[in-house]
Amino acid sequence: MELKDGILKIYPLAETEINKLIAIAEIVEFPKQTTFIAQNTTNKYIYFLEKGICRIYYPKQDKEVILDFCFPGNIILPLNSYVYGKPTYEIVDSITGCIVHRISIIKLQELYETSLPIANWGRKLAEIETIKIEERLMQSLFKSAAERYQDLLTKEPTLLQHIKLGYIATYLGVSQVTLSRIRSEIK
Amino acid sequence: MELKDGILKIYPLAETEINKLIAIAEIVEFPKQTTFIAQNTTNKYIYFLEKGICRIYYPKQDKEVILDFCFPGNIILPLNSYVYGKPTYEIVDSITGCIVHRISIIKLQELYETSLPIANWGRKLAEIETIKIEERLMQSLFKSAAERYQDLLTKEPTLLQHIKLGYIATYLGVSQVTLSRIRSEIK
DNA sequence: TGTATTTTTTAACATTTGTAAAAAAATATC
DNA sequence: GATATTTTTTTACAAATGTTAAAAAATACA
Repeated sequence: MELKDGILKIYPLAETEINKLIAIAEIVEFPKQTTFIAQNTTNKYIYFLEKGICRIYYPKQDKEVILDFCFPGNIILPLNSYVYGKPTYEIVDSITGCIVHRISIIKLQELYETSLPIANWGRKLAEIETIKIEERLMQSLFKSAAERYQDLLTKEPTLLQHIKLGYIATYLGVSQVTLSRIRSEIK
Repeated sequence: MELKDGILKIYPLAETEINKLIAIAEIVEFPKQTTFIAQNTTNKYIYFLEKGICRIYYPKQDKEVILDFCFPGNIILPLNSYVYGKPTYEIVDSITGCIVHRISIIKLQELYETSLPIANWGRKLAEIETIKIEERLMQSLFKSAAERYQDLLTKEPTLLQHIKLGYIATYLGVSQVTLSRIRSEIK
């Protein structure tokens, strides 16, 4: 998905406003397994994923817990940096090669202070993000790992071609052995 | 906490802008155990809690799972109604008697479309809500029920005086028996 | 104060999930 | 294509949590 369509998916904007946003974005490519949001660093950018798959994760003891996978069309917000200008907890890296557009947080905030439509775009961006995270929370509270596994595959049928099961297990919040058991029961 | 302070806690606003928000709010009182956000209804208001304790929950089979407790100074957003004008999943009711200020969503959105500071206030409101829900998600992914129980008590020491343990167990995502075991180990 | 009701804890047992290690399968590399 | 490496599944066992039911404690209320 192209940047312009990604912007319009959030909130309708006139051409002149879209161009203000595009003007503060720059395109970047990452090879696979590149960390582009590091832990405990204050990030200067938010990212629009045009192509590829990324994972957002967090180290837990000697393991990694995956918070989310990102697919083309998603916007990746290093939340604590974006909202409070502070270091982020989460790490983001590319699973496959990726094409992203990075948007300067500082320049974006200048637009928020000067443009009413863009301030409302930013409001919608945050609101949609809230709904997404709430859905993620609801899933983990109300659905079993088996259901969530099936939901994930329905939503992203190509997932298994790119992501190893160990990753998916941490995303589902179970051990890899349990995920294996789930898979063997489904077949 | 008073409405004005609650508004300013989100994002700094000039007196004239604050007054626009206060003008679309009305004060309401609920006795304890009153449902004021019902499931599968499209809500017209968001709520600022001045006094009392509420719970946000969701029915699961024959049980209830509590998503969150609300304390004075919190803003309660029926998310799906607020963002998409659709029915909400969650139910909100008062645990104690409550004094709330309800703000019309439609009138608020009119202000978003006309006032730049208020649009940015609304942006911050959503951003802060996102951070809150993310923290809740992180807690449930990374901390044990025992740790979360202790965290909750540290944050809200008076909780046990108002909320029965069965409620707290569903909030922590464990059975009441497990919570009893946790409590007996702490002592 | 005494009784009824609600809430919390305890007990016994079944089920689920995790851990560690080995086997099997799939993938990568030369 | 053969070998090495990585990933996935399987097994056996231990630990944690859930369920049901009963006992104990706390609270409400007449």
